[in-house]
Amino acid sequence: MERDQQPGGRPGRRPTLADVAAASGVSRALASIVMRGAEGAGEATRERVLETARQLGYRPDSRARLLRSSRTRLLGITFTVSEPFHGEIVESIYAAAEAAGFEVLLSAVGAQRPEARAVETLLDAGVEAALMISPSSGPADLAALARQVPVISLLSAAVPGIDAVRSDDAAGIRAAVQHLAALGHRDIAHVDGGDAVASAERRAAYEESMREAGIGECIRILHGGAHEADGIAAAGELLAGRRPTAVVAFNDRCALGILEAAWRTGLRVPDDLSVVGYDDSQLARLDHVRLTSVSQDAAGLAEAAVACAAARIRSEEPDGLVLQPALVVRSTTGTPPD
Amino acid sequence: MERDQQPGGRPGRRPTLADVAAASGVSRALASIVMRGAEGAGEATRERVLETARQLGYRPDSRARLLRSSRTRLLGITFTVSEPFHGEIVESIYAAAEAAGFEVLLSAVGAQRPEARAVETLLDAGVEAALMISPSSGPADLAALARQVPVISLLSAAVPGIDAVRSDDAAGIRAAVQHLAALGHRDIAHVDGGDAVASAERRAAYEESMREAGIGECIRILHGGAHEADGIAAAGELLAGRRPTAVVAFNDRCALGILEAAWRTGLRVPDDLSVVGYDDSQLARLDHVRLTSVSQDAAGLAEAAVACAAARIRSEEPDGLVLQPALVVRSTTGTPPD
DNA sequence: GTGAAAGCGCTAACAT
DNA sequence: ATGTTAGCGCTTTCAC
Repeated sequence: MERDQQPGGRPGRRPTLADVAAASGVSRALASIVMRGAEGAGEATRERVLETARQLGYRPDSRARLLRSSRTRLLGITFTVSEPFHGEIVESIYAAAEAAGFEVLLSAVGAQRPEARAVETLLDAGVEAALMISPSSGPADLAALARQVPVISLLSAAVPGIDAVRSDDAAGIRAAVQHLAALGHRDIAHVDGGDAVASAERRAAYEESMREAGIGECIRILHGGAHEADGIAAAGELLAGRRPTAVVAFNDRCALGILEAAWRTGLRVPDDLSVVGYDDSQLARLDHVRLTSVSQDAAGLAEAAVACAAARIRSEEPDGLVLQPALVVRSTTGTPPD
Repeated sequence: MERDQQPGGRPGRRPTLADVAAASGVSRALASIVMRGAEGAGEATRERVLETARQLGYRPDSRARLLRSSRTRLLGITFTVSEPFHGEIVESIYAAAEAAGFEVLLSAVGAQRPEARAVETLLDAGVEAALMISPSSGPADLAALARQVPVISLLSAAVPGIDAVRSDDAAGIRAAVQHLAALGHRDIAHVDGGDAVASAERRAAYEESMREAGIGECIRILHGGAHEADGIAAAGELLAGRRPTAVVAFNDRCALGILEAAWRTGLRVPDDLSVVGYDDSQLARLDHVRLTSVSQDAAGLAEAAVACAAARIRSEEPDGLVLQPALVVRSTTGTPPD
């Protein structure tokens, strides 16, 4: 299979569109039409060109394509490389973008690499929109950015002028409480997120859904936080004295802390205590954890974000920016003791 | 700060090098020289051009630059988005690449997106080398790829014709055993990785370092695996009957399974049992785990990989492809009981 | 249906 | 030290 040197081709170089055109006896323009599947080429020609392209091992040069075409069909993503959930969304964005006819350009944010830099890279590469997962830039910076290109933020609260795709936190908490109530729980406590951003909203949703379930008098909120240690600390107070039969935690890491504390205390989960997390992270799915958790639906968020970007690029108004989370029931919830 | 319309500039468009050149009264070529810091421009001119560029908000268009220059100074990375350790390496690669004067292009591999596709994207974008983190492609595919561009694999065993940057597994295991032996442990068991790739090498290293430490008669190997469940299963056997005082696990997830089992059994770690993991993953660093683990030194691997790529691009032979891992001592190891 | 010509924004020889 | 001249590989009118 020696084909490093096609007839007329220059040695050692990647074949170009011109090579394909020459080899199949058409003009570059026509070859271009065929390669990108545009209309304006006869069936016979199309087949012939495609066949030579294949034989030559031709692949379009994305740099040249991007440079020339006004529509780059390129979607830029900023994400934090150390956030597992960002990874899930990124993966789903690839699928959604492909379906919508877009290419994806990734730009990681990290300790070494501020978000501003990550975004600049995307802009310089000619993306038509920037999807920013949990953007850390301030509203002013985002607004400035949004003047250059449509910006869609994921997982963050709305900022004026920026489309925000996120999931309905209140609905997620409600689903958790309703699930527990349906199992027969009445003593359902909430370990909140402390100072974390979404904490207040989730706390309010907990109170409201407890009342909706007719067990408003059982409301019990403990100060928690976003990490395992917070869950462990809260569990100390929670498991001493009158113990609830179920806990809704601020997030999975907090829930994991509660689980750890419960296990060490000798409590059986879910027989003695049911625990629900939030995020449906990798942690929740670990074989030995199998935590019931509220899933933010990475695929749904990704699709909505891509659809939103596509709409903005077409200068249309997007919609469907708020996704409904779903409760994923695993092994940490069951009927209450007795 | 209205500067959407600079004099002579076209409305709503990003300023180009031509705009900068015109506005500062020099030729495009000279402006180009200044912008990329090449030599051949007077100090005064340089300042003036730079100043107008700043005023205009000019940023070079990377597509055009990439297209034109033979040296794209672009490094392509394939990584798996769901692997936390890959993320760490990616972050370090950014830093290393910048120091070496390279840009980084990320291409994610996932369930939706096979590695072959991820690599093609990189090639089409004109990368000068491909760094593949834990490549999943077969030797034949890798070899074919390596004929087009230098390929450096990270974290994987060497393949003929491909440079492999990895860490010295045997040394890592040895460090773990020596650490435990130094603490006074003699009964050090090993829960291996089952069928996992690196399992055999680590198992052999365990045996050898046990003998080196003069406790060859205490060698005890249990069948494990790469996941929590494997650790839990192995722990069942391990903790019944004559219990070792310490365990070296195949990796962090396996170690976590052992920890869980120990906690549930009521054992105190490290008072009753010391546990060492491998990978120094996020899991190991969780507040409530604080697992002593062998760190693969993401930064070192990243630097070595970038240096290797740079060498290959210059048609030189790389070296320093095998990194020494380091033991990170946390809270799961201590002196043996009694 | 097909081809000729004109660039996209930039860099790199080659003049001056 | 500065400017001129060609393109990189591709897409996109616009003729035929």
